[in-house]
Amino acid sequence: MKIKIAIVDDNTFLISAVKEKLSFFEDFSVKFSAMNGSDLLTQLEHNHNLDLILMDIEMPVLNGIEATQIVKQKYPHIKIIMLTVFDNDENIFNAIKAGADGYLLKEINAQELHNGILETLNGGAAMNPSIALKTLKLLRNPLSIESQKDKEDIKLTNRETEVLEHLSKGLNYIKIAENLILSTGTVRKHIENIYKKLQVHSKLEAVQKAKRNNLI
Amino acid sequence: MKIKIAIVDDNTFLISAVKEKLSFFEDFSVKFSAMNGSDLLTQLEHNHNLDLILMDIEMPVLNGIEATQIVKQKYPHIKIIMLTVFDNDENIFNAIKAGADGYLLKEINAQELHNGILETLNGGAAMNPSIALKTLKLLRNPLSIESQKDKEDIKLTNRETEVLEHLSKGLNYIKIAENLILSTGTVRKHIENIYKKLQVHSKLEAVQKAKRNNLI
DNA sequence: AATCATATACGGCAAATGCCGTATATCTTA
DNA sequence: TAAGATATACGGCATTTGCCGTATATGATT
Repeated sequence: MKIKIAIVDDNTFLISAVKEKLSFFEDFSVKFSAMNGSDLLTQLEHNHNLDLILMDIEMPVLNGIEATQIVKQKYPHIKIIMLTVFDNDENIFNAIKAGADGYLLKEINAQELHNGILETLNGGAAMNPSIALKTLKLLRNPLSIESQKDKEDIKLTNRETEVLEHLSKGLNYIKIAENLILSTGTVRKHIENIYKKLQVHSKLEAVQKAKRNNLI
Repeated sequence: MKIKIAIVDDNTFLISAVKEKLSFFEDFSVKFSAMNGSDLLTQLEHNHNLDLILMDIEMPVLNGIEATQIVKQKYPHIKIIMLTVFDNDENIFNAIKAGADGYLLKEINAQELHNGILETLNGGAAMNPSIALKTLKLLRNPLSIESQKDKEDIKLTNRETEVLEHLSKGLNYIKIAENLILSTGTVRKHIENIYKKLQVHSKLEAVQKAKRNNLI
């Protein structure tokens, strides 16, 4: 028995791309596709004999998060994997709350998509490592789960993030420099830049703002 | 430059098994192993030039969760992947809270362990799908996060608590003194006493410890 | 090839911080 | 009532921190 899959995306080109990826595997059968959440619900009315849905988030009429919530409510047996280009905290958290069983990015290759689907049907959750890390951070910082809306889009470099993590442990310049094998001067410069980006003026404020914005 | 790894497990047979798995890959170098968390900390004192630690949980003297918390505190640059046979919610959640960057099961094969390590060093989180699912569930049910353990019994005076609350907002001595209508000297003395009770040495540490102990 | 972002490093200075005293008034509690 | 805890206040000092420069090397982007 083949695994029955549906694809929901408002971009027909991307639907084709996903179908293409799935076509490599004989154990999959794409039953149908939908242009948005509402369209999906209509089709499910007729036929909900389905194993799994690959769901985009940004869609007109009824978005992927809302659709997921409704589908999970009505047809809990259908697994849902979010398949989207966006990996911002808000989407991830809302998708999980809505009941998604996995969260993958569209850039995924065919083999990994295949694995993710099988793992999900096998009682696991599909997510790539960067998404996994975000869920861990969300778990660590209940604060970051709160008001997601007014979050600014702050971009730190890798090095800055590393330094910030050390800061958050209460380490001073010297210890941070030791751990990262840097001069204290460089560490202090990084911190200076971090302050500017976060618009703060002390270690404490930096750490708090970073946590609220899920940077660490 | 090879990736520098340490293995922590109280079962020497299992250490050998992991080494065996890692030996297939030339980009890895197992720097040392430790029998428990305490042993690990001692060895890190001498050499913390390390990229990643594979950490068991159930160990005598100092278990993997506690060890993770301490290592992450002192050497935040070192990634830690829990590698254990148990995947109960309690362990997973505590490991994440302690700062683990991944959670894998010992039954993992060599190739997947290799991938997980690389993904983790690359800024992702390593976890197998069943663990991933559990983290999703933990995220969905904030209540399940409640169960707390033995917190120390730290007693602050009302005034100290007030000062601590101000501290936690990122205010400096002068602002706190203004708000509480005190001299800065007094505020500083209160903070001194707070530090002694909490056994910390900076504003940041004080706020973090206070939060962990529900003091503010 | 040129520009931009990033990572690295050094120096200086004023302010803030952490830690050590001491001291007094008040309030609890044994 | 006497002892202990608490809140208040002041002075000093070494270190850390926050902020301002400048500068070079590298890698990415255009």
